[in-house]
Amino acid sequence: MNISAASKAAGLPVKTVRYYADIGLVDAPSRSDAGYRTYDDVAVRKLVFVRRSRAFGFGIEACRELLSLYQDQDRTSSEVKRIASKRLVEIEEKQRELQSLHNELAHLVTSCRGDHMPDCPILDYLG
Amino acid sequence: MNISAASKAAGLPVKTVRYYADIGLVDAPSRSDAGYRTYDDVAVRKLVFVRRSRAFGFGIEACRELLSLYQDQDRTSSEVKRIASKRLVEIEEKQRELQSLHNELAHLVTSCRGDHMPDCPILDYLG
DNA sequence: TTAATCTCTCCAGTAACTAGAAGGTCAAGG
DNA sequence: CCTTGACCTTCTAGTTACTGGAGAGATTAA
Repeated sequence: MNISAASKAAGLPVKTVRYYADIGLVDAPSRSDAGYRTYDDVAVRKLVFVRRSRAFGFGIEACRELLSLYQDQDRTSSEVKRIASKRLVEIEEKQRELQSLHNELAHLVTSCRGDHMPDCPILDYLG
Repeated sequence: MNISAASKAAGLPVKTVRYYADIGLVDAPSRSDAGYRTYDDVAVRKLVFVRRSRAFGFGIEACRELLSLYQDQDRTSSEVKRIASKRLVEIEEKQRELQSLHNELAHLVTSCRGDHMPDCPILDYLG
């Protein structure tokens, strides 16, 4: 498989597939005589794993750890759970933050008439 | 006021105050004989305005527009409301996204035993 | 006078890609 | 055989909004 086939199979942009190998997140792929990267199913499966991990918002370093655990027969599920729980806490923190932003901003937007006059509670609040 | 006094008054790091002038988000401050930036209350008020806007998650360009409207006697509140509403929609989108991430990840974390065994529904899902 | 504290500018780094340029490779059609 | 177009390569630089640090000049208090 050349890189574009692999990228389609993995659901990632070609540039991203290259990038993940550049930073050592996935193994450097073997090369054809012409220097083309060649991917097999195993490599694609790892790319898919990373794509799904990233979709959960795991950072590259967390993906690295997860991928390593994924391939480690001697792992313990507690290690995985620790990483995932940490991300869950981050998500919850972000949710609280957004909720409070939303409450405040929604209130301001509602109270703004949005007409041709200059008076504006949003600007009053910011200023 | 030198920059550190202004930064304290505005509630922003010194570096950020410099940065905002560098990118032209706020006016370039006047300088002392030695080349030190000098700030007055008006400049500080604009910095505070930007800090509050940023706290709502408005991007720099949106802050630029808001600040310009803030100083524009001929503005209409509809312009302000449009910008704020746009941000509100973004927040809501992000909230939905996080909610769905949270649902999925919380479910996975709950179902993971987190013990010394390698079996892990989180990795099963990702792989 | 001297030491500590500002302040200045400029450069580089952050996260995770993404865009684009310049150039080599490959397969199909004429 | 040649060309055309799609593919591949590397490299550099840009994105967002700062932040850290180096090296050097200015100011202030003791």
